[in-house]
Amino acid sequence: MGQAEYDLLWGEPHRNGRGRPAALSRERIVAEAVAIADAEGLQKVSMKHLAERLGSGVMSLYRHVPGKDELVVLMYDSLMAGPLPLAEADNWRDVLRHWGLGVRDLFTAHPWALGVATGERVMGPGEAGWVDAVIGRLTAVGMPAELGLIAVLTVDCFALGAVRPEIGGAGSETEYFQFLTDPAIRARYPNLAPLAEPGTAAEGSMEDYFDFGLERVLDGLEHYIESRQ
Amino acid sequence: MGQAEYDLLWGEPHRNGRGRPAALSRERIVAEAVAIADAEGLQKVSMKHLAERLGSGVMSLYRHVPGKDELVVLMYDSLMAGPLPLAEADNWRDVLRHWGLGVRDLFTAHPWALGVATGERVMGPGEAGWVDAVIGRLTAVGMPAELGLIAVLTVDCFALGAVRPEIGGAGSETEYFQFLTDPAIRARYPNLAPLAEPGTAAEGSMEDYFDFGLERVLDGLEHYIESRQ
DNA sequence: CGAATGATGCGTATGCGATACGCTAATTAG
DNA sequence: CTAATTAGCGTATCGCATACGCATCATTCG
Repeated sequence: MGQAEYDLLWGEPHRNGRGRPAALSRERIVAEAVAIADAEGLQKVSMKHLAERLGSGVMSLYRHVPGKDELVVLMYDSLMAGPLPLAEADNWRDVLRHWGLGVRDLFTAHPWALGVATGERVMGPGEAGWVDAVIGRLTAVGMPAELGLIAVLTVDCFALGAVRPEIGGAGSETEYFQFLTDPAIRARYPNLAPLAEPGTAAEGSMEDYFDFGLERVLDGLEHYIESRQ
Repeated sequence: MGQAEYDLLWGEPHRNGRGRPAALSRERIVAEAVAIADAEGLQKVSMKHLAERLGSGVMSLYRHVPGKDELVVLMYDSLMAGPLPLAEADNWRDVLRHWGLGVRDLFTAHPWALGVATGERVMGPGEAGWVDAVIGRLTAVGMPAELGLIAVLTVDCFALGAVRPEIGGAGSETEYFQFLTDPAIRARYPNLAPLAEPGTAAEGSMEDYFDFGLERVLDGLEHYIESRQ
């Protein structure tokens, strides 16, 4: 599986001129699958449904994609091949903040991708290009080169973990703390209870805790860089 | 689905004495499912396989669990009902560090749970108890009460996002950067290339970047708390 | 004590999703 | 024209979740 996935993402396509021309293409298949996942959820991306959308037979898809699992990997990497959230700023802090918010926006627009990102996978060309580009920008505006990767990863990890409640549907903030609406249950969690009382709201209310956490991460990186000198 | 999941996690079981006594129990089913997932992966947790392990018929399981999806939710919450990674320390920084490392260890021991954590879900009693307990400890050792939740969430989010490469198998660090072994491809990513050259290793090497990132997050929180006063 | 009650155990049937196999169709090289 | 080569896809199979209904078995009531 590991090697197969690797070849899939990084291997070269081959054609020698001869043979029936392809009506389908890997790109069209992946793009349509992403469209379905965005609109109806990853669960609704079945080979059958996908083939219907593309106006082809189910088994035709297998001429362009090894299987369902691999398709999902390709879908994920195709997202990363899109536009980069690279700020024009002249300092690394703004670049990283813009990056972190860009990651949040990407996963908010494509909620299904979060499960892929946190699953087992190898890095594909799209994602590699993404990460490489930020690191380049960061070093260009003064971040020490040895710190680029680790800084990006730290921000990425936070963003990845923190984006879930930003996504609508079950799992979003409101439903997540649904149990606090029951007074009897609320009493069992004295430290969580204040969340249900509007006046006593916790600092940096849930609404913008992504931004709060991101600033803390940036603070931490800044503190580290300063202390190194 | 939202309401059903909620009732499942927070609703009271009911029995009125009459009727055939149950040979199976929700607890046994969930525990066995967790054992399978730990040993063979979540993918191998099928109702059939699970029933065989329990020595019962497949459909018997449905008397105790509404369905497969709900079973997974219960499996996840059962993890959180286990022992808490609460440090005995007398300062919030040590408590939060211990907490973050505990989260990492939990997901390393139960890799399948990461996908559940980042998926859509509502908070169950186990997880609520977890979070409530840390917040209590944090305020006990001096962290301002309004900051407890947001601090825990920030650390949690980082830990959740950063734990993936700590888990073995595909997706772990080595295979993740597999493409860098090809010189031709490496040339396309100048900023990532140093990763493949042993001598020029990036600072805070990949091995311990979880710890590195965690310290940065703690730094950031500390800086914030100091600046508030 | 025997039958009604209410809950459980579970075999069978259904339907869906992924995909192996093999045949047919469409091009081009020689 | 013929062989080589590659794409499209119908059919069959297999695994999985689960709806339905019946048999089973303590408890409780008449």
